[in-house]
Amino acid sequence: MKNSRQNTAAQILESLTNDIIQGEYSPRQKLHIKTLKDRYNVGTSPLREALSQLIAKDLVISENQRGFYVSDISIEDLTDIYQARAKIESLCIEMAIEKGDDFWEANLIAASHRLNKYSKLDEIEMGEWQIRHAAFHEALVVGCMSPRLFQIRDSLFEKSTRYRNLWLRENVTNTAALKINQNEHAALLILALERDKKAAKKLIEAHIMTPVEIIKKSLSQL
Amino acid sequence: MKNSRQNTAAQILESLTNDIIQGEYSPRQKLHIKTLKDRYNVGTSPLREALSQLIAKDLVISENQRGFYVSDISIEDLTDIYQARAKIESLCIEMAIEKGDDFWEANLIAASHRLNKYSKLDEIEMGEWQIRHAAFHEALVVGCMSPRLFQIRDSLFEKSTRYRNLWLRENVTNTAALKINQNEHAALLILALERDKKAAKKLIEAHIMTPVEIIKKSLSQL
DNA sequence: TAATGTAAAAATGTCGACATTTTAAAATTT
DNA sequence: AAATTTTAAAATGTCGACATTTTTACATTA
Repeated sequence: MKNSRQNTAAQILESLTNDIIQGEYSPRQKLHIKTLKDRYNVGTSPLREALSQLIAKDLVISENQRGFYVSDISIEDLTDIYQARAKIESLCIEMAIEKGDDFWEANLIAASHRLNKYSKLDEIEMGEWQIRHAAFHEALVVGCMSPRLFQIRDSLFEKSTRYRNLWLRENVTNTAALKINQNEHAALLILALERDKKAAKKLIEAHIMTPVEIIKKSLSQL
Repeated sequence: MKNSRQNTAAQILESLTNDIIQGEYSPRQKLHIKTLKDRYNVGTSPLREALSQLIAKDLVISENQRGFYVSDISIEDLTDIYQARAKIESLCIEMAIEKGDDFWEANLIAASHRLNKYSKLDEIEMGEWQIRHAAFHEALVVGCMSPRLFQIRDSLFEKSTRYRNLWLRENVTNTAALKINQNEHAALLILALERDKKAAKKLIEAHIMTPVEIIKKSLSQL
C-alpha cells in the first residue's frame, strides 16, 4: 500500500470528513489527537494536516492549546445553510435553463426516469434512492457551466448532510413525504423543459426548504 | 511573544494568504518548504498545516511528493469567479432589499457619502479608496442576514483579489474609469433606497463584471 | 550531438520526542 | 462541606531527524 497516489493526510481527510458528516462523531465532540492516531493508524503530522483542512471547511473548529472539536449544529445554522442552498440551487437552475442544450435536456429526462422508476418500487433502499435523487438534481443544474458555483453548491450540500440525516431517520418509512417529493420532481422536470425560469426557481427553493421544519423538530428533541 | 492567542499555524496562514493574494508569490510558483521555513521562521508542522488550509481555500495546490504550488490563474477562472461573484452579490442585495430596515438604509447612505467624498479628492490614495469602496458594497449586502452567503461572498472576493490587482495597476491613474464607477455607485444607492430589486440586481451584476474585459487584456499580455 | 542511463543532491512526507499548557485529582484552608 | 490551592496526569503544538521519492547533474552510448 506504499504506492498509493494520495498521501496519508489526503486519505485521512476523506475518512474524517465522512465520519463527521455521517455522525460517527457528534457535534461538539472532542477529537483527541491520540485517539485519532490510534484509530486511523497514522502519525501526528498528516492527522493534523487533515484536521486543518476540515477547519477551513467549517466541519471542525480548534482552540489554541485546547485541541480540535467537531463543529456544532444548531437551528440557526440549519436554517441558514438550507436557505443558502435553496438560493444557490435556484441560481444554478436559472443559468442552466438559459444555457442548457439538447443534451442537457436529454440527460435530465434520463435522470428523472431513473429516479422515478426506483421511487415506485415496493422496497426502497435508501442509499440507492439518495444516489438517484442527487443525480437528478445535479442533472438539473449541470447546464449552468460554472465550476465555482458547483463547488459552492457541493460544499453547502456536504455541510447540510448532518442535518439531512436527521430527516432521513424520520422519513425512511414515511412514504407520504416521499410521494410529495416525487410530485415536485416531476414538476421540476416539466418546468425545466418548458424553460420556465421563474416557476422553476420558486419550486426548487420550496423543494429544498421542505425538510427544514421537520428537521427543526428533530433538532429540538435532541 | 509566547502568549499570543493564536498558534503558529494560524499566524502563518494569515501571512501566507496575504502574500499569495497580493502577488508576493506568483501563480504556479513552487512553494519550497525549506524556503518558507526560513522566511517565516517556523518549523515544518505549523507551516504544512497552514498550507493545508490554503489547499482547502484553493489558493494552493499540492501534488503528492512534489510539494506545494501557488494555484494558477487563467482567463476562464477569472470569468468564472467574477460571474459567480456577480450572481452572489446580486442575490445578497435582493435579500437585503427585502429585509433591510431603516438602520440599513441609514448606514448605506453614510457609507455612500464616505466613498463619494473621497472619490472627489484630487489626490486619491488607492488603499483608502479600496477600504471605502469595499465598505459601501458591504453596506449594501449587510441587510441580507445570512452568515453563509457572506462567507461565500468573502471567499470569492478573496479569490478575485489577484485579478483585481491587475485592474488596479491599469486604473490607478485612469480617472475616467473611476468616474463611471462613481456614477454606478450613486445609481446603486438610489435603487436600493427605492427598493427596486430588479434594477439593482441588473446594475450590480454589470458593475462587478465591468473590470473583466480590462483584466482579460492584462492577463493575455502576461 | 542527441538520447539514454546512472549517480549525487535536494526536497518531501512521516514519525517520535519534548517543552508547554491545560485539565483532573488530591490536599489544604476557611 | 464548600472553596481554594497544590500536585499530578494528560494533551497539545512544535521541532528536528530520517526514510523515500523526485529532481538535477553527469556520464555513457548510439
